[in-house]
This record gives sequence, C-alpha cells and structure tokens, in this order.
Amino acid sequence: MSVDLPVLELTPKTKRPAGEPCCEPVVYPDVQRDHAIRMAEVAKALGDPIRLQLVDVLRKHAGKVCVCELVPLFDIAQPTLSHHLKKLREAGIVASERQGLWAYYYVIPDALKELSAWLS
Amino acid sequence: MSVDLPVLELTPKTKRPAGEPCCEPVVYPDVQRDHAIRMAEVAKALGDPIRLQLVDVLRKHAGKVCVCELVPLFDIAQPTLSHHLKKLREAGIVASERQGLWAYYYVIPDALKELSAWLS
DNA sequence: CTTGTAGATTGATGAGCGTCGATTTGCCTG
DNA sequence: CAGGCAAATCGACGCTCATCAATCTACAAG
Repeated sequence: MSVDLPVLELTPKTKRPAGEPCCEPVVYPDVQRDHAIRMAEVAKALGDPIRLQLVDVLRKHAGKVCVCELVPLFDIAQPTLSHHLKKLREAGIVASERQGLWAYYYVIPDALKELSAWLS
Repeated sequence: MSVDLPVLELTPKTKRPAGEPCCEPVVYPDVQRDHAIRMAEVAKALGDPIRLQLVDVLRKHAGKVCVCELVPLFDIAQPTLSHHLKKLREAGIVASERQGLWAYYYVIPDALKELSAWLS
C-alpha cells in the first residue's frame, strides 16, 4: 500500500539489450499519492451495484431521502442497506440527518467532483 | 447481489402514521441494473490507489506502455503489479499486447466513458 | 542447447467485504 | 411506564482481495 511516487527514474533500472529500448520513457503519474488514495476510496465505495444505485437515487432526488423509502427499492435486508449507507458515509459521499424515528440521507455536494474531474 | 429494480412502488409498503409521511415519494434509480453492475465493476477496479495511478499513467502516456517501465514507478513486487494489470484487464479498462519479451499496456478508448458520464 | 530475462501464474497468508438473522438503540405514542 | 417502530449495530458465514516468494512460460542471444 506504499505508493511512494515522485521517485521516477526516466532511465529505468532494469538492464536491457543496448540499442533496443522497449518503449519511450514513461510519464510518471500526475495524480499525487494523496489524491490517488482519496479518489480510490470514493471509487471503491461506488464499486458495488447497490451502493452505486443508492447514490444514483439520492443524486436524482433533490433534498434528503428517508431510509424507509430506500429499503423497498432494493432486494436486500434492512441491515444490509444500513451497512451500505455506512460505507457511503465513511467514504464521505453521503451524510445523514436524524429526525425522530426516521433518518434522511443526501449526497454531499462536490463529493464526487474530484473523481469525476479526473475521469473526464 | 440481486438488484431487481423496476419493481418500485411509489407508495411504500411499510406502514406509517397516517398524515405523517416521512418524505416525498422517491425517484427510483434511472440507471438500469445492467448499467449499474457494469459501472460498479469499473469503479471497483479503480478502487485501489495503485490501479488508479496505473490508469493515470497509461492515460497520460499516448500509445502503449511497456510493463518494465511501470514496475519501477511503484513500490510493489512485480507479481503484484501483474495482478493489478490483470484486474484492470478483466474490468475491460486496459488491454495488452505482447511483442517478444515485452508486454505493452494501454487504456481501452471509452472504457471509462459510461462511469464518467454518470458521475458528471 | 544453454543461459538470461520479462512477464504471468501459483500458493499461502492475513485482512476485508456482502450478506443475513438477531439484537440493540432511540424515539414516539398510548 | 409499556408497546411499537425505524434504523443501527453485532456476530457469524463464506467469499474475495492485496500482497509476496517461488515457480513457470516464452522468447532472445550467445
């Protein structure tokens, strides 16, 4: 998990037959280590079909959505949905707000911005 | 893992106190099940810092990049890098081409398109 | 044919994930 | 206070993951 970048050597260390370079020297990653870790964290959270659809619902719906509305949308048990929402919360993609018995979830503005910008 | 969508009921099944709706009926996910699965597959592959940086290098570098140029960029063993490249291949993000001893990798055009479009 | 090298594969290990049933927590209402 | 409900947490299950050392597979050069 140690991605110590900026240690690029444009002339690779591995020996190779003289006069036969396998390819042009490569560009080293522009994305800094921290950004890569952050974006990978978001991508990982989106790496489950249910969580991706959860984010999709929350994004399409302006405002906050009650969990009790989300449960019947998916064919999974309530604790499993709660687990997925927790993952999205831990990834900083969504946030929640309690009001009495119900919990309301919403997508944090610009949470997907960095990854989106890198992808396009 | 069964996300049988289009079975949305706009009037949720769960009982609730009459006259006290917890929220407006929610929109059901626009993304079809297949698209969600496909995009989650791509997102999952990008959900590792090293793989994300690998894709970043390959994207920034026009043309194909030799594996021997990639190895010294990251602080991981060669089999581990090979493993990550395989994951990216299986996710349909990159492809490879062998020429003699060397293997060249490149990002498949438009492989990230769907996810990118959904994110923005 | 033998040696050396690039890259992929295998096997093992320890950690994490998705799922569920059961339980707990917190709040509202009689 | 007692009962009920929404949502979160717990505990357990089987499975996948990232990682490495060791091995294997092609291929090139002497």
